[in-house]
Amino acid sequence: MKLVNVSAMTHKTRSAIQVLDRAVWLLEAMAAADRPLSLKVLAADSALHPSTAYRILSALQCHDLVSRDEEAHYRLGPSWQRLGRQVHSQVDIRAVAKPIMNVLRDQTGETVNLTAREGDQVVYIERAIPNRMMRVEQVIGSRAPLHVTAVGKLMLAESGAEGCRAYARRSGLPRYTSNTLTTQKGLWAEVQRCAAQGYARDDEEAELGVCCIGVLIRDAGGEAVAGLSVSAPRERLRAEWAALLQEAGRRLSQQIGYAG
Amino acid sequence: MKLVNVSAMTHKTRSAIQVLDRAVWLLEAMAAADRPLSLKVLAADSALHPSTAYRILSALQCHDLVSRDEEAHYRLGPSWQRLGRQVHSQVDIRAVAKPIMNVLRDQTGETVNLTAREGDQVVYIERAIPNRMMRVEQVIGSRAPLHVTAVGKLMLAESGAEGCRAYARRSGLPRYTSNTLTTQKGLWAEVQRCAAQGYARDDEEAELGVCCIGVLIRDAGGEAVAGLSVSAPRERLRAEWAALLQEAGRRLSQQIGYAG
DNA sequence: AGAATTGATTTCATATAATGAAACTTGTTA
DNA sequence: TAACAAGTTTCATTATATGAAATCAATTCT
Repeated sequence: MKLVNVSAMTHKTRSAIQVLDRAVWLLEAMAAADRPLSLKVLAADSALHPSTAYRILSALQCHDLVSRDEEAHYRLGPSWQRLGRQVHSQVDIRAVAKPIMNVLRDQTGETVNLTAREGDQVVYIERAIPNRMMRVEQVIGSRAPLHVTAVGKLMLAESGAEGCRAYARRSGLPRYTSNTLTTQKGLWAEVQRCAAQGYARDDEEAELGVCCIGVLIRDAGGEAVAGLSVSAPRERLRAEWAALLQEAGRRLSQQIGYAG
Repeated sequence: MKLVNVSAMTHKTRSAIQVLDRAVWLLEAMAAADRPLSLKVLAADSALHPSTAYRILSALQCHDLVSRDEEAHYRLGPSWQRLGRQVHSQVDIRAVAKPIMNVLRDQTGETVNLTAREGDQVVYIERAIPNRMMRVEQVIGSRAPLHVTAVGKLMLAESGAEGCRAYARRSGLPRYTSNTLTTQKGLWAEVQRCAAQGYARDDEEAELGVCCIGVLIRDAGGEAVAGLSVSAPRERLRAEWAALLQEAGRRLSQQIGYAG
């Protein structure tokens, strides 16, 4: 048995189990194409012997991971639907977000936070901290009211005018700094503005000297499941970061299944 | 090396490639559970040696088919999202529908059709025909106007009052039998009624003596991509079949990714 | 604190199970 | 009708996945 030239497939991920690698190559090849592919093409694309490709594809077919139409063209099978739906509720946003957050931290040099809404608060569930003397730092697990955080304001936009009004009534919109929005009307106006522009800023609304830019993360159902934000001392915050954040947020949303 | 007792795993699908089977068992085990599972549990559930399970899971992890949280608990990975989205546009409704249609034909003893909208017509794309002397039969590829078929009426409901009105204007609602709906207003009323009850009937509206019950098939995006229907001579059509059809339609929609 | 238990990982000799070549089928082209 | 092309099956060969056992890490118990 001759080993396939390794240099020819350096771009493909390799693990400890050959067949699995090869099976994945075939699956990836099918996913990359937007139409069913013949055995020949599939084998060539994956640098596999047709015989081998055939055996693997047949095995995958047994498990509905691939299906074949009458002309023996292969496509991804229904199992991907079935299992994919399971994943949805299971993906660990924190794990997926971590690398993206690290990049963002290195680009900005500031603290990056991942938050989730919990009742009338946002909870800090993950963070990436820069190596600097002065930095903004939140403890994982700590909370903050919705109306004084960038992500919180975007979350309020999600619950609509009615939800926002209800929140204002329940919480009483307590003042944290001179910049805190404390009127139901003013809050809703700001919240709508944030939602429209796709990101929110918190200008010393929670703590004097601390600013923040945040975006929402959406799951496959379009639901806002988390928020991603950069926090920095006022003088260091750059408006340009909004674009970086929006891009990062988009990527993260996609990775957890958001289509739009 | 001792082979695992075969009788103990007869319920699991087996193919020509052992590792692939085992990998799928592990994936299924993870999908079946609604929370991340430990290696031990996963190995036990799949009747695999922990060592083997570990190696396979590690390999799958390389390809993002599984991910592990910090406590070494395994869950399905982000690749399922990514590839699952690809599938969506690729599933071959005809192939998935065929077995369901066969069951339906056997339950009713009548012809079952799968149709798709194409412009202002429905096209017959697949069928299951009973073995009887007299039966309703459509040629695959043949067409019929929307307003004289059960599925067509449901499709019209999808395009809304405006779309329905536009269709009426374009087509002129030609009369096929004395039962054909030929007024824009009457059609829209019927169409709404059908949509509301979840299925439609065609009572000799296309051809005297021929009746039909139809439902819609939806894809992952909730879009109506096809119709499923039973056609029979008037005296043989049973109203109870509506429930059968609705159930079958639901199953088919789910299989091609519809969540609701 | 130290021992003992449990589970996750790594190592390694072994033989199973995946492999590629070649033969065989089937359907299409010249 | 023959030559061809693509898919499928067979089969001898050995590379490859395997399970036992050893190691490592983290808890729990005494």
